[in-house]
Amino acid sequence: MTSTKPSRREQSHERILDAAARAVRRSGVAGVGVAEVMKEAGLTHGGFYAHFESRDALLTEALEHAGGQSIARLRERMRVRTDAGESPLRALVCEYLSEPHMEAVEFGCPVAAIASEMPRAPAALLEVARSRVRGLAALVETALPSGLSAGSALVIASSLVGALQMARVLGPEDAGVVLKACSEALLAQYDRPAAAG
Amino acid sequence: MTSTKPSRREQSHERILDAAARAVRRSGVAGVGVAEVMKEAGLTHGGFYAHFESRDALLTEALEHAGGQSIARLRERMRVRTDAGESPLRALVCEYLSEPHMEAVEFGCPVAAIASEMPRAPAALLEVARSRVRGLAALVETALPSGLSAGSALVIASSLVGALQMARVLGPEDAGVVLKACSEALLAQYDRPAAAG
DNA sequence: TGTACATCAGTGAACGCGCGTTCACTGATGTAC
DNA sequence: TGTACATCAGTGAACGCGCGTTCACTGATGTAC
Repeated sequence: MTSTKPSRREQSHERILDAAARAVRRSGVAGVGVAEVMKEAGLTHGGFYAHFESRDALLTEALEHAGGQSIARLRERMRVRTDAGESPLRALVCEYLSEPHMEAVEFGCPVAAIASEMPRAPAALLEVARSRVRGLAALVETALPSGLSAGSALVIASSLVGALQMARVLGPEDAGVVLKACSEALLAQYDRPAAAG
Repeated sequence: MTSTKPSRREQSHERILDAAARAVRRSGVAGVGVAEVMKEAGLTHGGFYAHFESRDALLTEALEHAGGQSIARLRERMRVRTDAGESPLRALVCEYLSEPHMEAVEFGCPVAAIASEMPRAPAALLEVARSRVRGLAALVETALPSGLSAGSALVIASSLVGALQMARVLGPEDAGVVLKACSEALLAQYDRPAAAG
């Protein structure tokens, strides 16, 4: 066993990272403040540099963390749907373009949350951003009907991201329509006529 | 004739707005600085408040301005292509998802440039953001083959935005592939078998 | 056309605030005996 | 098990910088005669 009980320090580190992963999705890269993150982690800002080298270093780790969380969350929820008979792709699309995902910015896909800021990010953060995009595409690939190429995965991923962003911009009144229309369009093109439903 | 020669003041105002419209696409909402914009307009920062009530007011006007510029630019370039025999939709998709558009962030579509920041913007800016999204969808609608509903316009718009963002994140090496794959997918689904080409 | 004056756009110094970062100190954890 | 001490995580005051905003002043534009 390598996993013993986490030390006080490790627990704090984790709480800071968690808070930052939420903050970066809620407020964007530029909107993350060290003091605010520390407060949300139940600490004071002074202790921050015992845990991270800089704000930038935090952001880099936080984006990685957010990506992992988000993909795990999506996988779980897809599982519930596939267990109920949906195709993997339908499960993914419906989950990604759901109102709960749209509303839960803090726990949702970080690519959708900060995509347009990514190209402006410092090198290290940009590198993580790219890996998160590839991670999302990889998840889509696992849900692809056989016969579809990996290229389609990126196409679908970018449509998902764009659609979620548009829904969020247009706001509550119009979001539902957008999410529905985009889901249907994607499924019509990529989901093979399902056996069930 | 209501249009006489613009006054010195009006010329400055226009230069500031132009600089801001470029800055907001290059640097994002949070990245626009009053001093930098004024410098780019060939002025010093002190004079700013004779032209705009606040930084926020500038951003709001700048986004509107950027949207108008971008749509005008797209229309022009689409015209070149349709004159050469391409279908309107193909012209739009190929232009929007072109490498020149991807590279020219400062003059490109502001929706793609700041989409993920939009939901966090102050009310007035968010309202303009929404109208820019609708403006893009309206442009798509004008390019839609007959028989396709207005709903498809929003779906296509969101795919365009998502694809351009993904290409920009992934960077020069992978961008070409992404743009090409996304264009083809969109045209395969929405462009009716063209008479020409 | 030329001079005197009023108006107005733009300048640059200064202010205040927020935020990333540093650091001397405190209080808690855990080890030695 | 209990006490004495060393280590270490966290505190909070302070620093410096960048940036939005203000304002007294300057120099240019344009009107009156």
